[in-house]
Amino acid sequence: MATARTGIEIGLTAAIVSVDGEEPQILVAGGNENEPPAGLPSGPFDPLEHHTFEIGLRSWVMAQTALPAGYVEQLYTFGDRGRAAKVGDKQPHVVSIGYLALTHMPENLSALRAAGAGFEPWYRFFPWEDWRDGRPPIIDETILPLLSEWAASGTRKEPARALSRQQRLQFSFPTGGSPWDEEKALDRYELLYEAGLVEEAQRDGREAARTRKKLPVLGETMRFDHRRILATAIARLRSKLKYRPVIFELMNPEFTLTSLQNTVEAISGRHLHKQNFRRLVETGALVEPTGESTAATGGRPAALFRFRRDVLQERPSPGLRLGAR
Amino acid sequence: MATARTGIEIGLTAAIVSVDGEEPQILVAGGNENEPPAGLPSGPFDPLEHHTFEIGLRSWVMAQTALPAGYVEQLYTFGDRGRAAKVGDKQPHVVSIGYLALTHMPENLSALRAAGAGFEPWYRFFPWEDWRDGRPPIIDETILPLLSEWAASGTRKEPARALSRQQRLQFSFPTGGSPWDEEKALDRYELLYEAGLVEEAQRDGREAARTRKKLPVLGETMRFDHRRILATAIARLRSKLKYRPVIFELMNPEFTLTSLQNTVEAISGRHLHKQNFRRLVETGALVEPTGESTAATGGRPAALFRFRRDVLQERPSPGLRLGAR
DNA sequence: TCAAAAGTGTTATCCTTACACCCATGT
DNA sequence: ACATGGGTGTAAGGATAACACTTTTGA
Repeated sequence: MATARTGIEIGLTAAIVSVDGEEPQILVAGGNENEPPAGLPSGPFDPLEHHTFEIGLRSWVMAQTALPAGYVEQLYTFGDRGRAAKVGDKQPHVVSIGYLALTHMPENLSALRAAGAGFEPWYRFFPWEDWRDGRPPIIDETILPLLSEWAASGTRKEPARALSRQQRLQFSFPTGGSPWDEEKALDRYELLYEAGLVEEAQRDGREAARTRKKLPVLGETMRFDHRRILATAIARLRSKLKYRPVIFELMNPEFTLTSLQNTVEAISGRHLHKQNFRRLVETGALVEPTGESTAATGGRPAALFRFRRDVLQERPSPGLRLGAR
Repeated sequence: MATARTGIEIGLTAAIVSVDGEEPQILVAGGNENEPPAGLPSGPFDPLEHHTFEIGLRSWVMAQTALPAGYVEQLYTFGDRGRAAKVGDKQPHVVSIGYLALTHMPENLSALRAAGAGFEPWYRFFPWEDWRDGRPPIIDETILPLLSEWAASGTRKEPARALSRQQRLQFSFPTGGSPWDEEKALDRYELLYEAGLVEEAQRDGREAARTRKKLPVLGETMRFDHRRILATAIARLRSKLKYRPVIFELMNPEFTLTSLQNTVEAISGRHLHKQNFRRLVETGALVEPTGESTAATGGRPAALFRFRRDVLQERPSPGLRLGAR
């Protein structure tokens, strides 16, 4: 049944997220200053050296960024993209396991820089995902025209069970009355990839040579499937926020409610209603006042809070069930 | 940096779920009648033969069960359990990618039987997960005494960030006022494994030989890490029900509201309030009446409904947001 | 006529959303 | 005093949870 197989290598790749003020940041490593595309910290899994994936991942991250990874969770395993395996390949087939990690910004970035790594605002890679200042112009100016064309050109030949291109477009980039769903970040990236509108699609050879044309720049690109892993991380984090208190992994031990709101807004890419956010946090009993306050924010001094670790046992799903707005 | 690595093999494993009347069923394959433990359909991923994981998975499932897999989603990639890799190993290190698949019962089970496969009620493997007839006695009679002992014996030597054993016990198997959370099926299995209370833990050599003792039977066991994958599938399905209309993958195209409710109850392992369930479904506009009705249920004939596929585009997360009860 | 299952009606309560206004500090 | 951000009160509307009763069939 099974013939001789080409070798398989497992790549462990980490999307390490942090928030600096109002910007969500992603840790990029390994690329030199003048050598785009950027990449995420990653390395092969070696079962002899690393007893578990997570140990392997942490050791690669430490080696490439001199930073401990903190909270870590597995996202997804990708095996179906990039160069396909052929008989006689010398290179092993690479499968990547993507991870999400959360840290707070280190005080001192010099060790990071020495290791050739650094943080970059994640919306550089996904400019259409940041709705904090309203609907991003790139959507109507560039993305929707191109995707509409793509959808119109493929209304036949779809397999029965799959949604049509039109439907998938409407699902990921809703127009008309339907609301934007910030959790669909991965669906949107996948759609752009399938439509051949991101550089990675051409690089992977998905678009036949004759179809290739000058692409508009839809966000900065990344090496291999790293941008796909980042999109997965964003989608997962945006969704997980709402039912697990993961946001606190991104905060300092003590924080003001406004900085907490800013962090949530940075991650989810949209505005929240101040009073409602506060009530949500306080009635959810996720947080307790330390009694201290800080005048460092300008204006009236803000009360400091800390995360109540007890909630983990009290309630089934203690997250920030963000509503509309 | 990297030394010669042992070979790696990727195993694709499917938890194929169906509901028969009131029982959730899991497809087991490959074990002969008199040869427990049962196993899930699975096989190695061959990048030359299968272009994607999903294609590979579907072909293994077809070969071992003569059944098309239907809706498929990746669950998790496990690499850290079972026999650890050692230098000089002849066998490759096996990493398993677990999948969840949903189908409805085939009309005719003979092809399945001929392929050596069959459905089994999933609560045989997890008797503590079925709360439809109240709190399962095995919890108070067997599980909690053993877990309490385990928790009491390990209150020191925990790493700082990890929850203590007591806390994890309270989290997974809440006592006192805290409500049972049916979505924590995986956490519960993992806890039992770590406590050395399921057969797999001893088989994997987690418990030192001197500690081994006669175990109580905590559910039927499965081969390799298959029961862990099933626990992952149950947890994922129970949670996904609530925000995506996956339940309809388990239904016939036309169904009564009671059979829909029975299916949801079977999966989530608890009772639901009839009127509230109906309002949820109808106001959620997940379903539309066909106009027909069936007298096949005994008693008053029931109106038939079908799933409204349009909801997928109308609302961000159209699931059955089940409340209490 | 009775068992069995389908299918309402109604209310109290809580949660969500959206208003707009007041408070404490530094300059 | 005024700019800057911090921090409420409160009311309308909708969703939820819980109550028990009526309807339609087959035996």
